[in-house]
Amino acid sequence: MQHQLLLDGIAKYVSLSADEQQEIISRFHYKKVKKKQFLLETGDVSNRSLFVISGCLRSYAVDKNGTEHVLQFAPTGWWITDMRSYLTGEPARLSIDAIEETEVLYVSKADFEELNAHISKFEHFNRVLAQKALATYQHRQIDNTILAAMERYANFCELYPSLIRSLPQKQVASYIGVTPEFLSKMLNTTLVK
Amino acid sequence: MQHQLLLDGIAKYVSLSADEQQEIISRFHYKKVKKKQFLLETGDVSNRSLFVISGCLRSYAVDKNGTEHVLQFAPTGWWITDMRSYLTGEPARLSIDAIEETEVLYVSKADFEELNAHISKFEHFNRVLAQKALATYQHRQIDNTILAAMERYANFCELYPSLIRSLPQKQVASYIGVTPEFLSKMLNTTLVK
DNA sequence: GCAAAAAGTTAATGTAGATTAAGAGGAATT
DNA sequence: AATTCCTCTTAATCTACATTAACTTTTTGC
Repeated sequence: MQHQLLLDGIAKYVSLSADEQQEIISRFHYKKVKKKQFLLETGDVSNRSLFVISGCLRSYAVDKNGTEHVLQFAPTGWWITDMRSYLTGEPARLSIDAIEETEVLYVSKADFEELNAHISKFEHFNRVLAQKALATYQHRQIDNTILAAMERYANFCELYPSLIRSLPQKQVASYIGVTPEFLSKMLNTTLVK
Repeated sequence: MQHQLLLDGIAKYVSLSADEQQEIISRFHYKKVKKKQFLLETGDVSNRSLFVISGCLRSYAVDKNGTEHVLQFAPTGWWITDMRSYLTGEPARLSIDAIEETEVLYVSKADFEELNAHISKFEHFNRVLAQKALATYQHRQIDNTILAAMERYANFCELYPSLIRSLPQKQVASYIGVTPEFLSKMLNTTLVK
């Protein structure tokens, strides 16, 4: 079932009745996108929150030179959105596209708010999820100011062992905040062959 | 009243009954700390979430050279904690201390969870607050990889006009991620006198 | 199965910001 | 009122990483 992974994810934090599960499922919509296809483009309003059921998405911003900088990867079981745009209705600064063929479930903001209002366990889940994500960003911020590029790379490998294998190196470079040239040099200079 | 500012902050998002207000207040404790006094030290478990009612706190981490890196300032009306340690019970990576004499309200994690379980409006408030904070960290992450130091400084001035006046310049330098020497040079070279 | 595009490599050169050091003005503690 | 500490400044030197460019290898689309 398309919605099973979503329900499983929620079930790790709260136990929903069959009715509640049904109500939640009814608000989520399925979409399949091909590699490189966009789910959000800079300047548009992010009116969806996305949950990945297969494949992998990324969010990124573009600097004044046109270089892309990856904020987040979202493999199976992850959530992704431009949170500011989603909350405020401002145009998004991030773009979200597919790294490979990907299946997602999405909720509109209106439906998401209604679910939170109707099902307190769902709101509890989202509160905890947002706090966990917040903790992650707090520590990533610290890591980025304190650690050198090689240590950030090591962190990435530890945190996303599956992605290291499947992702082009230049995407990893973009996430950890260095150029692909520098990452290549770093890996081929540092490691013993 | 000591708790008024807290209730006002919550009231911007949800309207609580007098009973609910009372229940919330009963779980928050008052504490006054002097300049440089700690509210959390690296290695301890962050078992409190802090709300500032006067003065200003900061959270920071220390690198291998002993240099402090500020993650967040919390002036009047702001929340601050080491979210990961608070959620998981792991030892904190952040320290929190007072930049000036400061009054805070704090809740233990157990009380915070009980309040969320009893008062659904409180949990709604916290869900929204966590999502807003998340949006802020997402964009700060992007800013830090895309913008040069001068632009990050300009952002800071816009975002915290009150702090710019009251904070020692080296604290601002630490927040935007440069050395005090470099910030000084940058400001005195760039500006027309 | 082939052409074209994308990804990875190597190396020379460039630069934003760090480090070190030393001095000057301010503010806090006695 | 003096002492101590903290903050800010200036300047020389240093370094992690960026940029540019040219080349090779791998992947993708038709």
